Amino acid sequence: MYLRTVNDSKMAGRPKIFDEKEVVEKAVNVFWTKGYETASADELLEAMGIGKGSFYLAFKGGKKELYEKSLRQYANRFDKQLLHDLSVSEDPIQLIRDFFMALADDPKSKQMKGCYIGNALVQLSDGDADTKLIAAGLLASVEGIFTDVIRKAQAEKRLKNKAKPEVLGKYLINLWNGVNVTRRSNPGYEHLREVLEMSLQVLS
Amino acid sequence: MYLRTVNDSKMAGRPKIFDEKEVVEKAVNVFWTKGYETASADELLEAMGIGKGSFYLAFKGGKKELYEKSLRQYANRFDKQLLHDLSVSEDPIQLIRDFFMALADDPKSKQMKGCYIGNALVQLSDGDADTKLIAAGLLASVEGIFTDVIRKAQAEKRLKNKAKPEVLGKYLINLWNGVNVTRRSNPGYEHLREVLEMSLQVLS
DNA sequence: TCCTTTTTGTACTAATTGGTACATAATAAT
DNA sequence: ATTATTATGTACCAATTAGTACAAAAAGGA
Repeated sequence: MYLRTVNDSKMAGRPKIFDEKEVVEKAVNVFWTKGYETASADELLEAMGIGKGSFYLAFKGGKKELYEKSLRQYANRFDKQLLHDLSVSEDPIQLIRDFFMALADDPKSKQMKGCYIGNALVQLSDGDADTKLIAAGLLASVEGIFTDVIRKAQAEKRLKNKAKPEVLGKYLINLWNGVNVTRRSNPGYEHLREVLEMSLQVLS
Repeated sequence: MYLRTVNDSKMAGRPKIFDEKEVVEKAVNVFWTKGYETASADELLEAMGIGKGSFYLAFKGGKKELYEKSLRQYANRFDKQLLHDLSVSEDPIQLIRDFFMALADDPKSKQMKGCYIGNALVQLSDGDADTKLIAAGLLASVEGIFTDVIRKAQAEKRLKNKAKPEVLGKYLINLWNGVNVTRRSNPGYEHLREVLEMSLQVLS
């Protein structure tokens, strides 16, 4: 026995007018710009293009379930993209350097929004400890990817720095978190690039 | 002509039963643990120990004015303390190092709360752009203190690193922002100390 | 066609939100 | 004592919140 989550053509009953992944993606946009608490259910439904009936049938957990699914969906897409880029890269360490340096080139609108997952950590109150834990796990996943790249590069002597890969991985996630807060206060600040270059000295 | 904001003994009328700075300080605690949106007016008044009548008379701008005042009051106290500690220190650079390393020793409860000012940057939605700007300014003030210390230490040859003081100042604020997010996801993580040591290598 | 199943849209609700109105209390000045 | 002034506590309110109830719609299968 398994749960049918989508409306395949052989299923009886009125057909769904929306694709779950697609509407979750639209919810990401609302949550990202407005924050979890500030994004109202009406606003989300409006953006998702569905009514309350459909929504509360598909997302029994309401707003919270939608948010958690949006976190996971966003992070999974992010991880997959990063892993793919790394897999086809000649120089994974350089790719990570470029990845961070690109933060300085983002448009102001993106600079103001921060990291979708990191925002959850800071915006959720103690009452949503479980959701916070999910976000923490998703960030840890990215950290793990960094750590693996570093461990491999050290083994291949492509990275001089001999610090523990776990520490370097956490250092990078910490840098990520920092930049995504710092950018908000002064988007496009000219010194950001130099700060990033200084911070990435450890990757050599 | 000037505005009288406090109830000095020569003023007519019923005397205030509270001190504004004190109740703002209590509001800081609520905002810090619950976040701006999630902290309800009732909850704040309860913690402040005053009724609605008194509150909306003293804080005409309501919850928002209270929050902005709490940000400024917190930051001013922080700045004063830091400047004082620096003024009596034999080795200001070492003081900054200790300041950051102390982040790893905070109790779990404090680790989870983040930076009071940084939280504002991440928690406020676009509708509160003005308040966000205030928070950005307060962080910039701390950054300025760091920058001055670094500039002076370089001039006195007590700091080998010859990078621009402005860049190092922003580097440190960025480190601060990062740690205050990272800690939330894994308070007391054993690698945090090593990450801090790695990050503070630039201060030598 | 008629029954079953699933989705949809709308009307509704109970609770909470930040904020206001206003009568009363407590003080200083006259 | 009376008046002017300021602060307080309480009752109230309009708007918004997330969420529910339910009848109608749209499909497949018999």
